Amino acid sequence: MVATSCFAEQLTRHVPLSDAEKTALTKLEENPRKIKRGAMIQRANEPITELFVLREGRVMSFVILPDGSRQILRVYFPGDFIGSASTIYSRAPESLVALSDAVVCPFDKHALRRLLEEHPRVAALLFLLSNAERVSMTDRLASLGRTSAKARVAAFLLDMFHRLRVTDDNIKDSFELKLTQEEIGDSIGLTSVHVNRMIRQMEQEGLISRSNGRITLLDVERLEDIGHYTNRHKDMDLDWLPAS
Amino acid sequence: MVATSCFAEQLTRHVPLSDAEKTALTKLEENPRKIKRGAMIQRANEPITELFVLREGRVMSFVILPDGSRQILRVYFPGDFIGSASTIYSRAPESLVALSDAVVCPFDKHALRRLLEEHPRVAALLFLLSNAERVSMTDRLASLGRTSAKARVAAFLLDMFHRLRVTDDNIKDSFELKLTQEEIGDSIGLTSVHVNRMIRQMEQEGLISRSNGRITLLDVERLEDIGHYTNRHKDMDLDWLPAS
DNA sequence: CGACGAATTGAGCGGCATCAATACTTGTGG
DNA sequence: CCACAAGTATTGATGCCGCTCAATTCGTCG
Repeated sequence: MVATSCFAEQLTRHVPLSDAEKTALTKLEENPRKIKRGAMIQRANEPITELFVLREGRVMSFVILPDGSRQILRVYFPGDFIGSASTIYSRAPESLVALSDAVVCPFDKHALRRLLEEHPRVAALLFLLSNAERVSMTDRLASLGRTSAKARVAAFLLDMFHRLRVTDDNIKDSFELKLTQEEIGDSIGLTSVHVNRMIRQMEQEGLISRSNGRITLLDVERLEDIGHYTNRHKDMDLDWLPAS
Repeated sequence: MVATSCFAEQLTRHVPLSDAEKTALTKLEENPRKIKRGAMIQRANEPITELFVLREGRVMSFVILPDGSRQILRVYFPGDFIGSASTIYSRAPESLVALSDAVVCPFDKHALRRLLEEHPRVAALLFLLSNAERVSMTDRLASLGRTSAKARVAAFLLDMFHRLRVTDDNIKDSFELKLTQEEIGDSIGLTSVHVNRMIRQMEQEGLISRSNGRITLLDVERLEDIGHYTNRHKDMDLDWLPAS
């Protein structure tokens, strides 16, 4: 097999794709670009016409508020479709920075247009995945709006854990977070100091353990309880989609 | 003109539609259903296969956490497309309740499938609008995660204001919120008590004024500053979409 | 007029922020 | 391979924003 499309691979986890569709998706990834850890891929408020497929590494999207504080909006993993905001806005609503060395595949939004025109079923699928991301956002909204610091940390860890598991079957109960405590805090609306206290507390309570950057979830059930977490990946149902 | 489609009308604000497309969209609204204020349209965790177009009134989506607290996820206005989560999940991730007497047009997700198959351009458009809603969610995420109570109230009022203005040209500087202070609080992660204090304070500072349920924004510019609000409606750009 | 939900106001408290100091880790150049 | 620098983690002390509890007042609808 030649250069598989990372993105097609992601999509086929949900719905089988035709060869033509796979080929079209692979075309989006014709221009891989290596990105150094910490490098900015897109800067908020600057004009944009590009979208990305993330092939390797991790990327985050965030905004900086006028007082200098940062809200991390989402952490992206390989196979994710990044920067879909540029489909509607002429200026980037959010910044994109690589959390680790990464490989992204940029493509012009006109390439997306062609894809949508020629492969309506892919268009429908993108619509659905966009909805899934929206639901994921609402979960975080409820977490930030209505739960305690400890609950947010628990929910955040579980979210990362389950999202990583979707593409990586090796993960059993531990994973590399690759985020500083400050970054965790900026994701869930806390200071790094308080994130530290919460993590430390959860460690003492035997909920998690750490070594190097690796986090092990020792009691997923109790964590889900503390974080009011619901795993949405389970009851996805895309069978009603147009057949290929 | 016969029964215009509320939804088609909303879409044409962004991109011109062909007659065939309009007709197809109108079909989604063939079964209007009247809903009483406070009535539940969809209950979280129950099986769903229906989506809705909101034709009249206001509807909110929300979740209830195990401790009984509520997070309101979004307030919907006429012309909005509701319940798109049911395109991916077999069980509703969120509840839907009418905030006022309302008219919704339910349709089966298989009707949506047919629409997506037969009108790929509409599929693309739905994808884009879903992205817009996602961006709107990220704005609220930053608001909840990183701003003060006062800032959240300001941002919330501005958001309602600008969204209402999209469809109602009569609105100049005042509007009917039709939400209790408790509901505002549940939207932005505050208690009704504190929402009251903030509103009251903003009133004293001459930022807003109230009479009955009507809110008047006296100093939009300063409100935008306080709320760190950015009006996204301005720089939408959908011109690159497939031509009809 | 009575009743119930919503708004308003006060008192007191607690969770998380802020500020600050110290340890640890990692990468870099000599 | 060591030494330093810079970033990250950890811990303590203190303070404030927004929550909780509670008591009126206001508004609206039957």
